[in-house]
Amino acid sequence: MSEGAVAADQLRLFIERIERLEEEKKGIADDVKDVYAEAKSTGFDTKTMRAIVRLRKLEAHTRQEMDALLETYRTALGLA
Amino acid sequence: MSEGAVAADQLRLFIERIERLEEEKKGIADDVKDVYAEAKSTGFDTKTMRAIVRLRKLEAHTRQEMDALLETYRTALGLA
Amino acid sequence: MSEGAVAADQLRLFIERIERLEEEKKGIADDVKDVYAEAKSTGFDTKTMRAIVRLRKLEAHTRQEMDALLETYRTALGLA
Amino acid sequence: MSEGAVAADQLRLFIERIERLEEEKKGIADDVKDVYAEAKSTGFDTKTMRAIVRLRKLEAHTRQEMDALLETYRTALGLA
DNA sequence: ACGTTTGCGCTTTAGC
DNA sequence: GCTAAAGCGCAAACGT
Repeated sequence: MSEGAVAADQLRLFIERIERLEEEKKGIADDVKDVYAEAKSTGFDTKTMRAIVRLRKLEAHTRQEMDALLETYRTALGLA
Repeated sequence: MSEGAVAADQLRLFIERIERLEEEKKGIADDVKDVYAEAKSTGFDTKTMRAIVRLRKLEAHTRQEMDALLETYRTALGLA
Repeated sequence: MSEGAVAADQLRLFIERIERLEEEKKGIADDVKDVYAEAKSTGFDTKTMRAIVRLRKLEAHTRQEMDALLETYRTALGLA
Repeated sequence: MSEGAVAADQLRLFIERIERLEEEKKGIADDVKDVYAEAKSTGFDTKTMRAIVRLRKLEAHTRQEMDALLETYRTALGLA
């Protein structure tokens, strides 16, 4: 088998792995949709729920930044 | 326990399910990144790879859309 | 006139240009709506029409993407 | 010419009108992009600009609702 | 490392 | 009122 063919096979495998992962990702996204739908049918307002999720993600992000900042301080001060 | 508290518990559970799924989704997205990185380190051009993935996805969508249109025609023409 | 005031004026002009364009865009969108309505009143099925428009757009994109991929290949292979 | 052919021609004309309008719409959207780009190169922060445009649109909407409310009052009170 | 550009996800809106 | 599609904003990825 030529080197080009080997490379082509490798490429194909990489592409297939990516496409497989993208499908999984879409599956998860659909699951999220389903949960929102279930919550809605239970009487919850999805718009509000999405706002909550967004806010909590933001807070988590803020928390991470605070931790990173503290870590920077520790390093700068030689506190391990 | 009051009804309000029950609703709050339900809401919390829904939110937690969603956040768990979102994390999984992010994990998959990171895996995709890793595959691209691995392919790049093997000598492949990621820009080309992304173009291939994009084209294949587009082709799949076009195919699906054609099928959907044919189905619409069938319905519109009363052909089953 | 202060520099701040000048900047404020510039900003206002940019904002107004954008808002004017956004209005035009909305006008066009309304025109599209009108055409669909006219077609519907002539007896055409708008669902089918929208499917056709969507498919044609998708095909155009696929075509463009194929060209772009070929160009990427050329560049990657140093074929000018 | 058969009736079917006439209908097909009409349909084609409708589709073409729609596609023409969609192109115009895209052109306007590109113009908006250009204005933001120009503003950015002048030193303005586009994210802030977009926030301003969004806010003004919201305010315009609120204003319209207020006017509508006043009109409702006028009518209800027989004040022409 | 920064700035630009493109892709992706979310929000909102329109149609049924 | 609900579902689906289009438009918008953001963020990651590429090139400089």
